[in-house]
Formats: sequence, C-alpha cells, structure tokens
Amino acid sequence: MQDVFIKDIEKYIGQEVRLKGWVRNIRHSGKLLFIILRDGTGEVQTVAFQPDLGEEAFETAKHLTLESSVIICGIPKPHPKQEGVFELQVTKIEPIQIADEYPIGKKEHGPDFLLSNRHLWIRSQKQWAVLRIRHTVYYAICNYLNEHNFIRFDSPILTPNACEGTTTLFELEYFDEGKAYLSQSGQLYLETGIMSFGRVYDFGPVFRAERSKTRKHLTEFWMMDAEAAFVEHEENMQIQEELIRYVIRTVLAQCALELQILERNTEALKSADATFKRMTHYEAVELLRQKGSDITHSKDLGAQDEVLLTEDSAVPVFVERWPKEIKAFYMKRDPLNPNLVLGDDLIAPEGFGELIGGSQREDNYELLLSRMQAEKMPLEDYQWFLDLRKYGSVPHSGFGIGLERLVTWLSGTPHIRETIPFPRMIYRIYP
RNA sequence: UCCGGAAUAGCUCAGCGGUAGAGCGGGUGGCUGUUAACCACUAGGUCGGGGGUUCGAACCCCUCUUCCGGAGCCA
Repeated sequence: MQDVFIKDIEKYIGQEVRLKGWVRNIRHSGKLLFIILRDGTGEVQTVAFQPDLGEEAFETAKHLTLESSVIICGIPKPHPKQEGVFELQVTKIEPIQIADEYPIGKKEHGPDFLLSNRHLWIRSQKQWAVLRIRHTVYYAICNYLNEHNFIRFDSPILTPNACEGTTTLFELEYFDEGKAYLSQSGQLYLETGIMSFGRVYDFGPVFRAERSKTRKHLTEFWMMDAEAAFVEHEENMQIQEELIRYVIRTVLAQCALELQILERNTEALKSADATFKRMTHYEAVELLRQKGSDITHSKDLGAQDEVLLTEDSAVPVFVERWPKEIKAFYMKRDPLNPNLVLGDDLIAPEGFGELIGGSQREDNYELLLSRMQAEKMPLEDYQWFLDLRKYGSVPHSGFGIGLERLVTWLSGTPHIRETIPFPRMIYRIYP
C-alpha cells in the first residue's frame, strides 16, 4: 500500500492508500465516524463505517482525541456533498499516540493563552497558512536577488558596536574583549561585500531592544539587507519596486489556498502589483498637512501619517529625499539640496506602514567622517567602514526589508507576532 | 517610557452589593453523512495577590502583579 500526502490524495481515487498525521477534529454518529486528518500538506475528512472496521477497532477509533497521531488507511473518493472535495473511505485506523486533553479548543482563544501555547498554536490552520506564506516570501526574495546577480554575504550577529547609534541594543559580555552587541542590521558589513562581489545581500535575525509595544514590532525579527555597487538612488528604488512586485506575484501564484484560509483580499494584492507611487518627503508633508496632520517639514512620519499617505493608494508609496537630521549618518547628501539625503522609505497600502528603508550611501570620505564626528560616533570602532571610502570608493546604494512586516501585509495578518514561529516581544520570551 | 483597558471553571465570557453561571473542552450514554455536528446526563471554582469600606464584596476603594491595545522609536 502506498504512503501519500493529503495534498496528493485526488491522484489516488479508488486505490487504497495510507495517510499519516494528526486528528484535527473527530465526530461520530452511531455507526459512522468522521475524523478530520491533517498531515502538514493539507487536511481531509476520513469516514469510517463500523461494519467495515469491526466493532472493536471502531470503538477504539471513537476514543481518539484531538491531535492524536494516527495512521489511517482507506480509499479516496469524491465528497458526496461538496464539489471538488475528496474524502477517505477508511479501511484501517492505527493510533500512534493518544493525545492528552488538547489545550487549544475549537472555540476562540485570547492572544495571551495562544502565545503561551505557541508550540501548539502553530498547528492551527491559520498559523499554518501564515507560516507557509512566510516560507514563500523568504524564498521569493532570495530567488529574485539570486537571479539579479546578488551574492549572499552573511553579516555577523555578534558585533562590537551599533550600526545606527540611536536605537537600543542587546548587550552581552564577550570574553576579555568587553561588551558585544546583537546586530540590529548587517548593512555596514554588506558595504564591504560590494567591493568584492558588486552586489550582495544578507538575510537573518536582527535584534532591537526597544521597548516598542505595537502590532508592528518584534525584538527579534528577520531582515534582508541588499547592497549594490554603482547603483544610485533612482535605480535603488527600481530594484526595491521590482523585488516587492515579484514577491506579490509569487505569493498570489503559490499561496492561493493559504490566502483563502486567511480570508485575505487578493484583489487588493493584485492591484498593488502596479507602478508604485513616489513623492518626496517635502511633498508628503504638504499632502499630510492638507489632510489634517500636524507633521512639519523637519519631522519623521508618524504611524497615523503613514496611514493617511496611503489611504487613497492601491500601490505602495515611496517617500524619498528626507531631511538629513532625521535619517542615518551614512546616507548620501542630495546633490540638489544639501539639507536632504537620498533615502527612501516604502510604505505599504491598507494601513500597514513601512516595509523598506533604503538609501544611496555617502561615498565621500570627508563628508562621511564629518557626519560621524557630528554624531559623536566612536570613530575607532568604524575605521574599517571609513576605509571603504579610501580604497576604490564607488557610488552605491542598498535597502533593508523586514520579513515579518512584509508577510504581515501580504497575508493580511492583524499582528506581526503571528508571522514568525516564536515571536520575541518585550513581555514574552516563552516558549 | 507614556496613555488607556482587562484579570471569574482547562478555554472564551456573562454576572457589577444579597446562595458562583453559560457555551466549548473532559467523562458516560444515544444517533448511518457529520461539517466549530447534535441530544441527554455528569465532573469541574480560595472570582489574579494583599489590604480596606460594609451586617454582607466576584462586584465599591487603595496597592501590587500579569497581560492586552495604542503612542514614541523603527523594519
């Protein structure tokens, strides 16, 4: 008898097969027993009839509990009531382990309880769907970059100092070398890579010890940083746009079932795959003030501003050319206006907020040095970074994507904590 | 860190000054097509901790703890 995955079951109509999985739900009605079985690839209703199974086996099967592991043999056939759906006519049920009373019931639960049971919650249908979309987004990003001459160049997680001095870092003792920190971005290291490979990216966990407590923040999240030599501001935004649109198309093509389970509005996603809007920070502020925001030209966008800015837009919006005071030291000065830098933020529509932060980098040694001095950065820790401007400096640009932010938007998940297997937040480290 | 809110059965919640409740989940029984199945019976509680007001507190007040939502910061 052949072992098959549930997703392939319709290829075996009328032929006895063996499924291995877990009991999602169980019901019985006299001599009939319905077990909803899931195996990681999908789920299927199995139907057992007492005379087919024998009285003893039937009684045993009736006492299977939610999430018990089980091997079920049977014959796939069309569902008598549902068009295009298949079920399994059971010939044999072999329990592997009878599960204890399962904590996650069939009615709704609160977030605290679910997060405390995250190790079990991931079995639920919606969590399964979100995490499969995460998998698809991850590979889509890598595929795009691999096909566009980017080389994977992993940056270190243990670092001697901050990449951007403003945010809080997780600190630890590093033998006799003093303090070390968990990386909050691999970007500066990536800039070394482009001088060897031209285009590079990294993809891994980064850490922010900010006491952020919103639906958009995790203390540990996965970030893809890309960096490219000889790419200037305009081309940088083109790459970001192409990449995001490629990811949208891939998710729509490969995750139809997952999006359906999550009740994601796929029309909104389809219409986001069109030319992105662009505006300068100055233009964005003008527009926002018309809409009633109290933002000024020297301020960063607030959460409400990001919503206002995209409320009439089906596509993501680039905000570019920012005041240098509110952006990082490494961003290149705008040749048209020395008070601005060539940075861009990409804001997703539907109120989801920032997806990408990118910029052309300052490639002039003197300008970079003076900017670092102005920010009172410890220059001795950054000699290697400054060296890049002394040995064959070139114009270059890069950007970073928060994987979970992107997955949150694409999947339509209300909170970022569901888009990573084990979320780390300021009040939660278990499980 | 700041501003709101919540904590009652394993879970989700109702009860808001006078004997602690429901649905789900568990157990037992019934039913040959169920779809978060249904029906009957059944077990299950120091009402988050501490203090106070009151004849009487799950309920009112103070305090602590834990969590949730939002802001700022950012991806």
